[in-house]
Amino acid sequence: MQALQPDFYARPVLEVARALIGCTVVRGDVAGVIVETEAYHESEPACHAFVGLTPRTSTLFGPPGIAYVYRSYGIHALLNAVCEPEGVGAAVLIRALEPISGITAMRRRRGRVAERLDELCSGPGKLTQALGVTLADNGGNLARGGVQILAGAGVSEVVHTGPRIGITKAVELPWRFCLAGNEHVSRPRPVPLGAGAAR
DNA sequence: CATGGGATTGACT
DNA sequence: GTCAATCCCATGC
Repeated sequence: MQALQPDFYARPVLEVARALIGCTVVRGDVAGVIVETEAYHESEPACHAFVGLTPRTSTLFGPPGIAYVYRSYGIHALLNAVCEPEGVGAAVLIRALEPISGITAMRRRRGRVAERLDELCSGPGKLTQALGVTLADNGGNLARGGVQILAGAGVSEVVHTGPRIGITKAVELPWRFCLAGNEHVSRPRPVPLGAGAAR
């Protein structure tokens, strides 16, 4: 498989968030297929870039195809792919992976030797821990750096959209994308349209 | 320089 | 269901 080049990311962030479903994140000998993403754009207040260019957001405003990694809640590192042309602050948050290789190493890094496979990377903080992604990866090139994203084979399955998770602003935007029915997405699972009508 | 708030997770009631 | 852990950094004095 081929690493995605900067031009892949240099387009509307919502397009990229959808297109990244089914692609593969690789770091060293561990890898997983992306099954859940969220889009963030400088035009809406949930995005870190909303406040403008600061030391923290400089990566977001930089060229596309770069990793934006930041610390969340003082504990977790969260992995994003910077999108849109340089000068526009936008990124796709990688929220969940389906592990495909290096699963033993993932469990070892997670400190949970017997953790269920569908719990191993089912959250943005969990997958960075499993892959060994740290703040040192911030600013790395996703086409040739330590963390890379490879092109997917093309996703034929349904991708659900829904509201983003864990934010307090712009909660109404349906900018979360999940591979339908996949067991490795984070909670809460998106509700398929038309389901749960009866009560 | 002091403060406050998270794009979360896991443990516990 | 509730809640603490923990640190970067934006903001305000």
